[in-house]
Amino acid sequence: MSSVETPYMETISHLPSSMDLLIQDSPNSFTSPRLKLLPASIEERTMKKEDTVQGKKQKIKTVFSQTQLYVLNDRFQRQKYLSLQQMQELANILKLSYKQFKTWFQNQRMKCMRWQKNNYPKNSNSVTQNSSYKYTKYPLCLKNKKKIILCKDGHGSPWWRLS
DNA sequence: GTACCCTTGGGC
DNA sequence: GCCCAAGGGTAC
Repeated sequence: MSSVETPYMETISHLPSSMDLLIQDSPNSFTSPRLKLLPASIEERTMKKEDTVQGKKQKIKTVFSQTQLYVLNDRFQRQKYLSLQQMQELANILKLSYKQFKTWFQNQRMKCMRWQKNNYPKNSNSVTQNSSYKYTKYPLCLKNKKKIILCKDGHGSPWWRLS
């Protein structure tokens, strides 16, 4: 596999109408919806191994379905950070646990940051941060940890403050 | 609590 | 061997 691969392998030209309802909000500066397609045989498969192996706790590796990945990817393209409520709602819709949903977004952010670092090694600041303002509703990937504080305005809408 | 970051280990 | 979900540490 190439080291300069994009975070997403293949492009979907349009969205199924059933998905539109899930991803209609939060316009963003990122590109069109994309999806890493899985083989059909993997559809709707979630592997679980609860047992321990020789006293060691065995990890459970979830394999997300095509549908789940489609919605997750599309949502991530539009919005890198979701509020607690948004995560819980989408997790419910996708039949995922909140923890799985949150972990996927975290891993995706890391993937995005690594990709940006590889592709914009010199000008990463210009991509990840705009020093002219400190508040943004849709923060892009940031270089430094602990930069984002989730807040709410008077109407209960989530937004993010950069520390 | 969630964030970032690195590591671990399973699936392909 | 690569990808990536999940575990775990640390910071706030």
